Amino acid sequence: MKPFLALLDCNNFFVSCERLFRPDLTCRPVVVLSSNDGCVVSRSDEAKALGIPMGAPLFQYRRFFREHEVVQFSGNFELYGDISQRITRLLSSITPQIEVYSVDESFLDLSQLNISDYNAWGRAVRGRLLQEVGIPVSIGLATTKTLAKLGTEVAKRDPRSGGVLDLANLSPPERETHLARMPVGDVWGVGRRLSPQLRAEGVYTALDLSRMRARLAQQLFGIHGRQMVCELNGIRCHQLEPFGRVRQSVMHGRQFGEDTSQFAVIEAAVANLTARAAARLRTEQLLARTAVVYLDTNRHKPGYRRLQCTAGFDVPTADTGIIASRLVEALEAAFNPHLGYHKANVLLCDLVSEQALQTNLFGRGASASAGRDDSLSRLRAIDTINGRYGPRTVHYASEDLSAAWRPKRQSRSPHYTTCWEELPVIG
DNA sequence: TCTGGGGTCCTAGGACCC
DNA sequence: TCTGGGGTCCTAGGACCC
Repeated sequence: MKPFLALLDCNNFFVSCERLFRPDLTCRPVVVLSSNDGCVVSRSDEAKALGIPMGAPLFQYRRFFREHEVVQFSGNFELYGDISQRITRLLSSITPQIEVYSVDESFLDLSQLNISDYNAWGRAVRGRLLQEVGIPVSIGLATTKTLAKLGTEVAKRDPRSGGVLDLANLSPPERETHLARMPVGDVWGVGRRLSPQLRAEGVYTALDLSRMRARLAQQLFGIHGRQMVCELNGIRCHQLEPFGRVRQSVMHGRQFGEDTSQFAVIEAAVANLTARAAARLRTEQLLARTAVVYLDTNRHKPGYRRLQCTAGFDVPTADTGIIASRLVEALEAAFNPHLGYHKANVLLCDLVSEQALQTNLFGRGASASAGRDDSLSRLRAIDTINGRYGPRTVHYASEDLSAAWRPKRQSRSPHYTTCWEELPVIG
């Protein structure tokens, strides 16, 4: 049978990006930390072999890292995003039928390509990515997304695969062997809650799950359960989405460098988070009808609280000033100065495209729409300046009320590819 | 002292209507 | 006055993904 699609997954992506500019770190244990240097989000094979789990909190592992000479990096997400785009460009030259699923994974539709040997094709793509971008990948080929994910996992774990596995080209017993070796918790769509529930039903492996009756799976685990069983049996439930999904929301959030009860600090954080989220809306030519700000205390401490304020806009907007002032105003009314706040999130949702907003009960009048255009062109000018001269070249004064909320990034690598001042120097 | 950030989708429950 | 069923919409919370 022909595989309809391929999943291409970068190995230890963030670590691989750091190693691009630090070849001396090959074969050494390396980890990349989340923002605020909180916990481990990417591990080299050597770090995995030391038993460092995903999500390991830095404060618990500091000594361990020192003792085992683990090299740590603060997340340099600008760098990873840039490398990700290079990979997407290369893949798009192979086929335009590509779904960028995440920063380090893409699905490719193979049905329009003329391929005689799928394994050889996979190895060639893998070789090109290694040669032209420098990132090692694993490739799974199959008839459904869930099986392609499974193939990628096997390809990653089994060195004999050469980083490529075509499940569609295997005999049924061979395929079942791979499914039988995959713990059910590793199946795409089975998380930490579903996994014990499945085991309680006697379902321990991907093979067990594939043999479950679809109706029973739906009764027990909802529509997702049914889809997983079908996909494991080669019945496609999740189509490839080459144009990406229509965005539903934009969220921007940060843990503070230290907990705070001061409103000015929080106001600065909200202004900054709103500026980033609204700028993202503008680059995608979207406007928001609703904005929400969440203010959380530390959820790892007793008495965890969440404050939530919503602002609605009769005229959808991507104007940082309008959104931020409404959110700050709402927050001020609900603010409790006796709590220590740990984190803020700004969510922009109920999105509409700029073009779709041709007529509106409130925006139709000449003055109102002229006002909107003015505001948009002013903000676009700011975006252009910041794009050319660096982020925050022009920004709102309220963002500067305090810098106390800014996260820590003590071990960040340079912005090698996105900032002139930080280009790597050879010599 | 210190445990990420950014998303999507589904479901349950309440309000409301016919 | 009391009764039931069904539908929709909204929201909050949970589960999953990377």
